[in-house]
Amino acid sequence: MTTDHALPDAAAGHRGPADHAIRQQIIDAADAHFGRFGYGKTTVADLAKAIGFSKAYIYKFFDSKQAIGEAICAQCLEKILSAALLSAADARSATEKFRKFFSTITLKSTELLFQERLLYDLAANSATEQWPSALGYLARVEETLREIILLGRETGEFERKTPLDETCSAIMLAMQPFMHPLLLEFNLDGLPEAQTRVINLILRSLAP
Amino acid sequence: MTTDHALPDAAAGHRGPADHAIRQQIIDAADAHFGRFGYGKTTVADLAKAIGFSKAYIYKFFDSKQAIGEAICAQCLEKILSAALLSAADARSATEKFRKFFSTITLKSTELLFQERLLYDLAANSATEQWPSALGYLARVEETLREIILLGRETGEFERKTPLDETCSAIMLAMQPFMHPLLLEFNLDGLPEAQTRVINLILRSLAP
DNA sequence: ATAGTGACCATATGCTAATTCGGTCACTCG
DNA sequence: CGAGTGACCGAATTAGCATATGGTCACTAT
Repeated sequence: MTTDHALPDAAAGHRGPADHAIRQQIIDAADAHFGRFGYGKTTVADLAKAIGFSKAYIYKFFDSKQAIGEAICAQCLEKILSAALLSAADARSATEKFRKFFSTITLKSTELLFQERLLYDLAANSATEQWPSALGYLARVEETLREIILLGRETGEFERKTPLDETCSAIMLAMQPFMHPLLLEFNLDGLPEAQTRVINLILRSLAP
Repeated sequence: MTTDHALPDAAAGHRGPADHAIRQQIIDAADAHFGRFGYGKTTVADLAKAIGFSKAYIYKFFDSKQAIGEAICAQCLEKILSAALLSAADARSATEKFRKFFSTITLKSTELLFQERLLYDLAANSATEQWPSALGYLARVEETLREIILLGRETGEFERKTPLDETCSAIMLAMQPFMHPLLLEFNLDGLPEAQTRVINLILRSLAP
């Protein structure tokens, strides 16, 4: 039951048939290996052996090892994002959606940090190196944020004077300490109170 | 005994007479060498040679090479902070003080980044490794922020309901993208508009 | 007692050679 | 023609070692 709504350039770095024959096997093997041994310590020969084919065959499906890393990273980020979307979905007000959306992002990110440290490192690397997977993720977060704010403006919860783009980009920046993997790790102590405080500050700013 | 709360001591890592001509010579030499060759590429033997004494003598004044690095770092951060304090001083309203204080911090930080890249790297390292020099700097920034907010509350510019500590720590976090050296470098594009947007957001939040 | 140091040690750093690894291509096989 | 691969190449990584470096201490000279 994969949601195939608006996959934004998730296929960057892909080659050959987009359909899921061998490609999914590669991704599964990469997920397992990157999670157990780390991105740097697994070779594409390892992945090839895991799926029972030769190394060269991997490159019929992916441009590079980094492309595989991006796919895994995108998968992790997708899990975080979909959990956040789900959490925000069953909130009544825009305010509550806002709170749940961002606190779920942070919650799931810290879960990844503690439970899948090596995958977290991959995501952190993706963020600092501005890989497409991370950029796409941030773009989708901002898009969701925009929808929540628009909703809040319609329902009268939020003020309407400030240009929407300005509000969105400012919030994205202010929330960076809890979204950017490197900063999140840095700000672990004090969670979740610290995040609640920033969210409160932002919501006060959004008040009409 | 020392202070009961763990405020980082500016003289941490110092040895021997606190006020000594040789200490200042060491700091001057370190400032020059770290700025020209970088912290990693200058040896304490280099500093010793620069001031005309033996390497061992350096250790009569500093615990370690890192302690010297912290002193230089503290000096850089002090320059930034004092410029920001000066800029905020001749502002009439708390709102204006807030704007000038933080935009000067960012301005001076980026100046350091472009003009003294090697010293900036030292400061960045200090921040990520949470050296006392960086912690003390952040503590002083937050202290100044608290004073500005208190002023604004007295003059009626800012709201008074939210607990002061909560407001301060939330603002410190929200401004991290423009204060933390690693994030600042990451967010260089879009400055200064991006910062203005976040400052606007925060000021809207502070409105009564 | 104070100012200052050479000799010394353990660890970190730089360097070179050997190996591994990412990536490609001509090629086979069915 | 398409699925699949062994052999190959240059760049990157590792291993091992020589050297440099951070840091200490007993010591001298004043």
